[in-house]
Amino acid sequence: MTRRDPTLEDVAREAGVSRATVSRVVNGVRNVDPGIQETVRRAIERTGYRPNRAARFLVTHRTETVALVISGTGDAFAARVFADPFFGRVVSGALEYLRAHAKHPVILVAESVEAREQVVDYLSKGTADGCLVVTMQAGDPLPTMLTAAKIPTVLFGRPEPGLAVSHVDLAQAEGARLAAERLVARGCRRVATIHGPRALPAARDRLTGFRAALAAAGIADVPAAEGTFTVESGAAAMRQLLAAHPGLDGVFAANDLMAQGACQYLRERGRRVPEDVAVVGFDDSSVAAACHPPLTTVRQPVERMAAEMARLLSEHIQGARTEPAAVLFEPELVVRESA
Amino acid sequence: MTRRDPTLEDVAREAGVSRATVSRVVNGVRNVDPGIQETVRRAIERTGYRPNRAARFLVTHRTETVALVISGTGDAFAARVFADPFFGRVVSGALEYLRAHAKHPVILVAESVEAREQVVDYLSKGTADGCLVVTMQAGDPLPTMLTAAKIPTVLFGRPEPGLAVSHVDLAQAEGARLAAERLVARGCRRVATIHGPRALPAARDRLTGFRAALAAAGIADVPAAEGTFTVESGAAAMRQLLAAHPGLDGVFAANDLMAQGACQYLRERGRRVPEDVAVVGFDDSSVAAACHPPLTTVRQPVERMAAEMARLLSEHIQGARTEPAAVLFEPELVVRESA
DNA sequence: TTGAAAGCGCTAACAC
DNA sequence: GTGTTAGCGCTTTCAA
Repeated sequence: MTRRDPTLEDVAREAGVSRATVSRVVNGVRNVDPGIQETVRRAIERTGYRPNRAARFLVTHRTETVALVISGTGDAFAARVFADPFFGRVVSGALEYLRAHAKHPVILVAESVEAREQVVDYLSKGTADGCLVVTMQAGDPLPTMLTAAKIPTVLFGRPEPGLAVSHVDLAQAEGARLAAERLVARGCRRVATIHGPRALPAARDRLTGFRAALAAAGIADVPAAEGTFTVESGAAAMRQLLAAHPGLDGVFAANDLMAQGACQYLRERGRRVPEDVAVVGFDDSSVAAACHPPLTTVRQPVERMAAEMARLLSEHIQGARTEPAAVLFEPELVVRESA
Repeated sequence: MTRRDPTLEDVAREAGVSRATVSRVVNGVRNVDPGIQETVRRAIERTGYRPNRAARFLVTHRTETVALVISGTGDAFAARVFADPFFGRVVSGALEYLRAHAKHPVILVAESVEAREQVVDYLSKGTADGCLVVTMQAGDPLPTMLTAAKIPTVLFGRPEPGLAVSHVDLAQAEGARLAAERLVARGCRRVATIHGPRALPAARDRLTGFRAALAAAGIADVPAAEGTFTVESGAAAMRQLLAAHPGLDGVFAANDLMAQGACQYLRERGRRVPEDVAVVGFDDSSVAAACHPPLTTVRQPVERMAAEMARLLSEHIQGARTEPAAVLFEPELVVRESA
């Protein structure tokens, strides 16, 4: 019943040539007579031959596959990832680049400690040539594990201090400055911020960058509340902030989802956005435009960043680059209605 | 510099036994002296050996990997997928089952026609033992391509007529009936619905099921508008509906995202939910509870359904099941505030 | 330009 | 209970 899949051998027999010749045609090596090339191509067609990836890997040590690893832990991590449009942009950007460069993209989710081990194990031997990783967890050990296993890796966001690995990042402080200046320009003077988990470098940078920019504008005291990058946590942080500082007239949230939560809560409490309280988000993810009111936000060119990760990884895989590289992107203020 | 990875041979030499013995230990085959077993285990430890997946596949034709394919097309498909919590639940459910059964889960995105080809190609030869597919596109050719390529496949949702492939599904009409009855019980008499793309079986079933249930309650005329399962499309459909039927007092949206959009639009137009217009969603995805007001919705046990898909697939892979199977799940009404 | 043959790392008969 | 050996399907010298 399960007729064996056709192999190179079968195609060779069918075409009346040797395995080696068929292999050359399949891999587009020159030095093959155009006539024979045609014959072989037809034989491939007729037999429905497809190269066996495993057999090929065994000799080339190449899979032409790149893994995109999404790492983090906590309750319903997978579910949370799929509720954050940010990841969609990362995936889009990486996918587009990889497809255009004939690499197979696969997405791996490392949602627990064991899952992380499994992912490393999986990647260690013949599954992908390298991986792109984006982690949502502070102090995530995955990048270290990956480099220890000598798996070519590129990170979204800078690594923990002490770990040398290629990555792309956004000029976070610069983005926070853009937000601060917008708020100040609008006339806000009683400004607060909803920041992400302090252990995350990006979150920390946005917080300190925001405060620094405000200090430069003469606003020294900036209340802050921590969220977890979800809509609910944004609303909760807004509640805290508003309770402690009812006179607030401006808020900077470290991502759009939290900004959305903040807007929701503000409106519930009868505050108009932006008339009473101006709100600036971060990312310019798909929710930003769909939000009520549409969010003024700091745009992060996520798709381009993801594509750059893939490009960097390709260089590492090809051996064209041996030293870790860091590529920094510039943020941009997108003005809509919330501030 | 790149010292060759240790192989079975290396471990064997280190342990002073044959390759076969090491292989037995690695694969947990009985008939190995406990003492030797220990020796080998230590040798593995010392050498840092990890089985080469490709080499193993070449002889066993097993990868212990299962692919979860998310298929669909259209603008920014990847981005849309990652904005719909529904997929997060599918992924969660599948991941949990697969991890528990020592299968490696990988996610593949088939976001375009070529991507679909690539995915089939990728799966055809030595990447995964089978795949779970969830498609958001009417008439998606992927399931047919997959079965034609003899790749063990299980679908989320019933296949196109004429295609025999294992799948899990929800009793859609039953779910729609639950929604209809809730609306009627609340006293709604001028009821409309926002349905999904008609070409999708699930969307069709919800629409006809809803109308049938309403007809049974004496409501024969049910205006309908089509959406695409996104928040924006839900708002747009609501606008149409409200323009044509200002007296509406109840709406059933075929998923929570569209229900959310509908609520947003209704509130913009000054309609209170549920006092003026009651709204029922579908899925009970994470947005349902976070919505304003929290959504009354028809719960689909997505995680359990995804786990069942994985179980079914395992049976197919093991050869324990040769005929396609269909497993039907029952929906459940979750009452919150919107209706 | 083409073919023969070695070998990638592993499992599974089969023999001992 | 353990070792020997024959491939799995492919690429890649090396000769011709």
